[in-house]
Formats: sequence, structure tokens, C-alpha cells
Amino acid sequence: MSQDRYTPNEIELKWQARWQASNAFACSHESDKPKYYCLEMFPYPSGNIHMGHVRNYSIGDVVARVKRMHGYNVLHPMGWDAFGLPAENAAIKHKTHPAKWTYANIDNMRAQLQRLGYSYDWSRETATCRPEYYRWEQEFFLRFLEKGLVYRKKAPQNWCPSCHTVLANEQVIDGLCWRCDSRVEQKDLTQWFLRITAYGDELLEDLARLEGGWPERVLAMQRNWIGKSHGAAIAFTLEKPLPGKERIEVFTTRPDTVFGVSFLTLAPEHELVEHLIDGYEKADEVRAFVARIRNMDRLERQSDVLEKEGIFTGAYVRHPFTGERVPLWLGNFVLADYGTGAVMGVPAHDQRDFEFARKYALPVKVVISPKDAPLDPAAMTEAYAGEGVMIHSGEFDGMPNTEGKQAVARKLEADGNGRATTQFRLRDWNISRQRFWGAPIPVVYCDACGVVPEKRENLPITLPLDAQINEDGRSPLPQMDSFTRCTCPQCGGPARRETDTMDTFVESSWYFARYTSARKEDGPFDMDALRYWMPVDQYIGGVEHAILHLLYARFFTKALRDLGYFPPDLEEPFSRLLTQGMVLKDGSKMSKSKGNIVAPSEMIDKYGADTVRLFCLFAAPPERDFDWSDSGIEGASRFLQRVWRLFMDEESRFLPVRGCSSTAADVQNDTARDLRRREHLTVKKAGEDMSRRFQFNTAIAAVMELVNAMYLAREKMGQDEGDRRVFSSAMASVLTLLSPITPHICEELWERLGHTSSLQDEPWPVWDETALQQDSVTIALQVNGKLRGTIDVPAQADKAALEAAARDDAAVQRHTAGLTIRKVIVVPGKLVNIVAN
RNA sequence: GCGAGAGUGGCGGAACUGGUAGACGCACUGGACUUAGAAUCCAGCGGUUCAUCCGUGGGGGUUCAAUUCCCCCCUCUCGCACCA
Repeated sequence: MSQDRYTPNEIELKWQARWQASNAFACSHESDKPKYYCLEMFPYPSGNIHMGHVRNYSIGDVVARVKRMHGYNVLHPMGWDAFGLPAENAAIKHKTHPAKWTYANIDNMRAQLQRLGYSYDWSRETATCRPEYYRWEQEFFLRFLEKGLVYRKKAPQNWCPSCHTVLANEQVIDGLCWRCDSRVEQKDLTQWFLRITAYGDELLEDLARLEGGWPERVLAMQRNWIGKSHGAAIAFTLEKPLPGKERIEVFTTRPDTVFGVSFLTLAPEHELVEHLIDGYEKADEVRAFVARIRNMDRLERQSDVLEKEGIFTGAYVRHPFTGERVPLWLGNFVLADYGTGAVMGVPAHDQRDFEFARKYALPVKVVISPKDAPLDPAAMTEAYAGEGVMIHSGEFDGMPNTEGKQAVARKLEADGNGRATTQFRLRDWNISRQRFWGAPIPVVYCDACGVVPEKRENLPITLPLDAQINEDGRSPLPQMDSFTRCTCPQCGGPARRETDTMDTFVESSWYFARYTSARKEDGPFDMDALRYWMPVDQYIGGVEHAILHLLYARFFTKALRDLGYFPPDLEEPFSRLLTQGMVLKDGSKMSKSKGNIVAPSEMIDKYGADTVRLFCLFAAPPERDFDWSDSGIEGASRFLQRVWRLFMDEESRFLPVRGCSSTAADVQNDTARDLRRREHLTVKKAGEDMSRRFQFNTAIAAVMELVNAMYLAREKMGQDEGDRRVFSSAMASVLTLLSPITPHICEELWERLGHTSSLQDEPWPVWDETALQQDSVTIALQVNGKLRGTIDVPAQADKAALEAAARDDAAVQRHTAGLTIRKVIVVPGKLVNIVAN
């Protein structure tokens, strides 16, 4: 190895080999130390690490390494979210099996992560596509089925024609597939659902537990997505009862406006439509309307420019309070899968109903009267949705509408016509996927017994490794007799296996728990390990998972807790969440099509892993997006060169000491005192920025200042013992503070400093308050709040002395000449402000 | 429309509890070293009419003092949105 040039690649490979050989970051739950579980969202093994991964994992690695140095027993695992569509596409392209492509990518990406020197406990590595992993998911599925948390339902589903599979509601973004941006179609299919709505209330309420630990906007997004609204269910009796159906129920958040109802609107998909129009002379027109609306795709249907349209069904209901006849309409704006698929129309107090009523000449009845401004239905140009007093509302007349909400609901309940209730926007999670590369759903279809769950002792149901993916992307499983042919677990007769696989978001909903006992074979989790490690103390990943993954994982945690797999007091999986920003290039997201990709491997070859890590952390605070800058990484590289050179230039004066080890007795001159003070100041600031605030950019800036100070100090400092100790201590602090960010160069210099132990076992240095004290301080002098000068005064100077010094100052005198001094504000150690006019 | 966040030099960003706005880095400029360049080191670097005045998206307010607190407005980013 060369003696004085900084050769990052040599150094980094040397230390990485050592870490690997000694399993340096392995941990166990059998420990007396306090635990810290640091987790970054695991990657999909697409083939190569990209800059977004580097940023994500560099942030996590700093957190993990800092916590270790603070004495925590740190769990910092890594694995692979290995099921998914790209593997199938690649398999088609290369005429191979998705497993082969996936495992090759994992090997490649593991090597890339190791080349970045991340401190993972590799002995816990998992890949979700391995039967040892997904067999437990199949077991959860069976337990969910027993508990009614899994059910089968036929309903219109989101179908992506390009991916040949259904999608969950969360995976449809603006009517497009989250993965390939194809237009999502609606298709009637029988699918498996996870009853996430059973946990709707808990998922919403427990967001309060995450307050402070999770970004506000993620909490807001989840609240929004769960979408709980309070209101009432109100039943309207059908004028002509249908077989087994006498009433139509609506959900409303405004029961106080019930006396203003002038029509009811049903979704075109409402199950009763065909019965309602039976015998109506214009039934065919209604059928044509329904057909037209149903044929619209989701994007068109949900567009906000879509005109409100409706049609009368010929049927009527009776108002629960007045007994009035209310016409039943169908409307294209009514959602079949929200509430009851039916709404009451109150044109005077709901803008959408108002527009509908004006269009179809339906009556507008004012029942809420705003203070001092009575409404005239004929003159209204828009609905009045504000507060007021109830009028034309029978027994409720004169009541403030805010009270009326509950009063009406109580009366409805007493009369058997409704009740106060809530509605969620959240829907159950469709987990069926018509794809090959996923965990098989462990049920069979038997002609005799119907749908039968697989026996637990038959798990795992493994994916065949001899499958050949169809050219058009459809799953080969339905055509594979070897897979589908099976015996019924109930009657022993011939049966067919389910060929749908589970949504890959199921695997990522519990992987964090599997890491706590990743090699366990006789069960999914070791309860002692779960109790020790869970919850994850710090979770780090992209904000794009704010709803999908983070909501599903929270749901799984609660469901597995209730099934006894998780400790009963484990409420939430992730105590703290950091959503890191994206790495952009030229202002936009890096992508192949834009050709603006910066490959981490090229940067590592050119500058070394330490420099790449340093730049990713220095460029911006972690939550913010940052634009990759070629000259910026040059700057990061320059800084590490500077640290290296400082060490080499001064090698002869270094002693093998720790950070903050010099004492006041070592200080024999001003330069040494200033340097020692700067060292302690840096340890204080960088330490707080790294462990408390997660502001790595300012922590690095502080260390840069210390290094600059050392460059300036070195010429003025001598070779005597005291100066050497002060200078060496500062160097040791630089290396210790920087080691979580740039571990390789720091370990190397630490070793060259003469230490035999590793820096990762070094305790975090502790700054000394007395070292921060100064003899003199600079005080700002203000006149009327404006800075007019500064003076250096003894640190202990009292208020009177400060005021006197300020009045003596020439600049102050110039700015107060001819004025009367009214007041003098003295903030010791900071400033003197003279108020004069 | 609702919700969340942001707006500071040429650029990325700093200022944590109201107390010297612009730390640190990039870019740029000058100097040293060098035959020259690169690298390195040192210094400068918001604007200005330069002992002045202006300046943290705009306007008001509180205060001795506001990037920071309060009110109103503008712009941008993200999420949700015919959810009854």
C-alpha cells in the first residue's frame, strides 16, 4: 500500500474484507444493552443499486453506526423484496425462470451494497421469494381465513390489461396502474380480500401514537386515505316494496338537512336497479343509461369535468319524518362502493345536489337558515352548506343545525328509521394477483367440498421451478397440471389448486419482524426476539410508500398481534419514520428514458465509497430532494483528501489518543486553547446533529470547520507533549465523528494513529463544558436594533461594564449623536442594543 | 376545494430557545508555489450611491430586536377529491 497517497479503493476493500471475515455487525437479542432497531426499506432486486438506494442506506448506516457507538445493541438488517413483475418480464425476454434472474440480481446487488461498506448483519439476510420465507405468509393466510380476516368476493375489480392482473385500490393512481401507467379497467372477478377495514378505526386512532415520530404529511395522507366520516344512516321506505327489500338506506354526514330531501340518488350499479324499474314504461331508457355509465372507464368516470347526469327510475320512497313521496333517481356521480351506494338529495345545502336539482327541475327546500340572511330557494345560485338554524323541520325547528345532527340521528334511531354511524373511505385489500412470481395462495377447489384451505402441515405450497412464463405475460400456473392437480385436504378427492398468487405488498408487510429471528425454522418468529427488538426504532425510506406499504404493514402488525404471533402490547411496527428525499439529476428524477442516470458503481470507482456516502449526506438535509452535482462530489472528495493529507503531513506529531482526551493542563498557548475549544464545540454540535436532529449536512459542515481550524493551527503549534496531545485529540475527534459517514478512511487513519481497536467499538466522544469557555467574547453593538459594530470584552463582563463599553464605542457615539438615549438592552454574551431618538 | 410541506446570495444550503442573516460546500476572483498547467495553500465573494442605505416570496402587526411569533395574500411541490 502506498505510503502517502489516498487510495480509497484499496483502503475500502481492505476494511470490507475485515468486516466480512469477523461478521462485524452481527447482533443477538440476548444482551443486557439497550436495543436499537434501525431499518431501511428493503430493495426490489432489479439488478443494480441506484443513487436513491445509496442515499437511503447511507442515512440508515449513519444512524446505526452512531447508535452502536452510543452503546446500543443495534439490529441493522438487509434483505430482498424479491417477488414481482419485472422478474417475469425478464424471464420472458431471456427465456429463463424468474427465480434465476432474481437470485442473480440479489448476488449482484448484495456485492454492491457490501462495496459501500454498510454495517448490516448479513446473517439475517432474507429474500421473500424463498419458500422458507413465504411459507409463513401462507400460514398467516390460513389463520386469517379462520378468523374471517380473509374472504372471497366477486366484485368489479381494477384490472391492468398490460400487467394481466388485478390491482388494489391503493395501486391505482389517477386511474392508472401504479407500476406501468396503463389505464385500469373494471372487470367482474372473484378475488381474495384482506379485511383491512376491520382495523379502520384502530389504524386511524393509532396514528396519534405516531405523532412526533412520523412526518406530519404521512400521517395526514393516511388519515385522508382511511377517510372516516361521521353521520347517519337513514332508511327510506319504498312505496312499492320489492321482494325481501322494503327500504333503501342512505348514508349522510348531514342528517340535520333531512327535511330538505327532494330526491334520492342511487349508483347506476346499485343492486336494486333492475327490480325498481320493473314495470316502468321507460325502463329501457334507464337500462341504456346504466349501460352507458358502466362502460366508462375509471379515469373518465372520476374526472372532475364529467357532467352530472341522472335519470328517474319511476319509483318513489317515503320520507321517514314527513311521509312525503320522494322520487328515486340514478346518478352518474354516486359511487357504488362507498356508503350504501345511495344518497339523499338536499339541493339547498349540498352543491352537487343543487346542480343536479337545477338541471332536472327538482324542488329546492331550504331547511337551514343562516343568521340574518334568510335564503330564497328561487334566487339561490349555489347551495348553502354553512351553519344556521333548522327551519321547516317539524319538531326540530329553531334548533342550531350543529345540535340537530345528533338530535335527528337519535330520533331516527328511536323510530327505527336509522342511526348515527360512520363510514370509511378505506376499502378491503384485494390481494389476489393473476401472476406467477408471487406466493401461492394456499387453498384448493374441490368439486365436492368447494373452497378448502390447505392443511398447515402441507405448507409451503411452493412455486414450480420448471415453469415457463407465457410470451404474453400470463401466468403459466393454470396450465400446469403438476401444480394445480392435488387432493382435497377435506375429503381426499381430486381437487384443483388456486393459481392466483398474493400481492407482493403482503411480503413487505411483515419482513421487519422476520429479521428478528430470520433463521428460525419451526415458526415465523421467536417471541423473545420480537419482544426485545420490536418495534423498529427508526425506519427510513421513500415517501412513495406513505400509503401502500406503511398502511399495510401497520395493519399486519395489528392482525398478527391479535392472532398471537406478535406480543400483545405491540401496537405499531415503526416508532419513527424518516422519509428521505429523491436524488435528482438536472431537476428531474433519474430514469433510463431521460438518460440522466448517475450510476453509483461508476462514482465509487472514481471517488470511492466514502466520498459517495459523504456527498449523499452533505448535499442536503435527508428529507429534502437534492440534485446530483458533479462538482459537488468533487468537493466531497477534496475534503477527504484534505483529511488524509493533514494526517500524513503531521503523522510524526500524532499520539494514539481518543477524541476529547486532551486536558486543560496540556494547553500552553492560545492556539492550543482555541483548537481544543473548537474540538469540543464540534463534538457537541456534530453529535447532536447526527443523533438527535438527523441533520448530517450540518454535522459534516462542523467537522469541516474543525479540519480547517487544524490546518490553520498546525503551523503555530509546537512539537512539545501538550501541543501534540491537543492536536492528536482533535484528529481523533475528526475520525470518530466522521466514522459513521465515511467508515473506511476513518478506520484506516485510526489504525495508523496507532490504535489497535476498531473505531466502531470506540465510544462516542464526550465534550467538556469547561473546554468551551472563552476568556473574551465578541458582543454585537446595536443602535435602535441595527448593528453598528462589535467589541471584544472579557467573558465575565457584567451588564454595567457592557453598557459602558458600548457607550464608549466610536460607531455607537456617531449613531447616537444628537439623540436622547431612552433605553439600553444588554444581553450578556450576545449584544447591547441602545434605543435612542 | 380540502390536507401537508416549502419559498433565504450565481447554486446546494446554515441560522436549534426571537438576539451580529448567509456557517459549510460548489462556482467565481485575486495572490503564493510552478518554466507552464494541474494539484495544493492563503485571501476575497448578497446588493449598493460603500463611514450609507437596502436585503430571508409580498403586505401588515407584536417587540428594544423578527428568516424565527401573529394576521392577510402570492407562488411552488406532494397527497386526496363528485366520499354524500
